[in-house]
Amino acid sequence: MPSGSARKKIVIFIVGPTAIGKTRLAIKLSKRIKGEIISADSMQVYKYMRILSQAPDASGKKAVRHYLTGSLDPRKEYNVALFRDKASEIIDSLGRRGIMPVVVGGSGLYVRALVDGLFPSEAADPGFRKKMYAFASRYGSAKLHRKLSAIDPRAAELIHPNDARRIIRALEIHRSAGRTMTELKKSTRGLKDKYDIRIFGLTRPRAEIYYDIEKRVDRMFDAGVIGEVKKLSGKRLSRTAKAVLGYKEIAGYLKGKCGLEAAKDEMKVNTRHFAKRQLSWFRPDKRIRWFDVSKMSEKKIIDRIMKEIK
RNA sequence: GCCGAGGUAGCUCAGUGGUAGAGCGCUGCCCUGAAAAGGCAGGCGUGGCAAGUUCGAUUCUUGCCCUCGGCA
Repeated sequence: MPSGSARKKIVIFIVGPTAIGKTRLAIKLSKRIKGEIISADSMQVYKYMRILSQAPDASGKKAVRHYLTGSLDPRKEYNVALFRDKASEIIDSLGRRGIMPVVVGGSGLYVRALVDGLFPSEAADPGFRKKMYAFASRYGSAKLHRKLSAIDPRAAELIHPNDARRIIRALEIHRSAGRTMTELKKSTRGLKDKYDIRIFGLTRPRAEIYYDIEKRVDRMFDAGVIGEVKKLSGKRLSRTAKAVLGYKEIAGYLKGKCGLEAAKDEMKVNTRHFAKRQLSWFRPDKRIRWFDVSKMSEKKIIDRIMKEIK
């Protein structure tokens, strides 16, 4: 602990793969420390998607104040920068009120953007992107990649020639900022400069995660996801909202493209893939203190976290 | 019981007289304004079982077992 000058305020993070129990644990922990929850989740922000996004229910939100859940209209886009701006604002204001923020989420990028920062850059330019994607599908993304090599060789090295999305974003940044992504990265600043960041990760053996995912998908159907998707499909969903796991699978079933079981199975597979990607995102981050929920009870994990933040 | 088709990767299936391949799954990785998104890499195998022909059989032959369809 730093002595002398005022101690940095603590911000707690709870991360881990989907279906591991982050939401529940965070609510219990927050109740005990009188903290408030900020959701680092690209889907739980949306309204009318509670089942799909597995957002906390009314009783959970009643027990602990939540931010950035169930509030955004699904016709609106959401993205890391928006999240980062809102979340850091909320954290600052909680800090002023002496309330400990508990950031909960499985979106690795969102967590990193908040903790380590985003480099300053302009927002997306849809017109430019549209043109670039058209170019890529006509001449191949490798051709765009060569363009990127010429202006930002370091970025080109890090981005695969097939990864059109990232190539185009790097070009877009250079076009709007007049400086390269590599250059801009140097001025990245995040929450960690101002706060004492404590990241706790929940995990468990892979087979158990997969089993829980299957059970959870089944429960989502029992809870009425199909009805939720039906209602959503009447709206003009934003591209981001549409990407929620289960939407395209169930919408496909509703359109008669596949049977119910096939839709369910596809949703399970895609959710497994998602969990896998989350794990490989978080794994290399040495700041994360991991707890295996198959070996330790929820209560014990909370006790340990409480001890560590004392 | 007879006729036909077929048994090759976890699944669906290609292919070949010189010990095997694709898609999906699975595993690992990358990731900065779409991230529940996007991208990359890796074959993980008792070729149903047994015998025969052959320098060599997953491939050809025979027998057996099993599956599917049709006829009874």
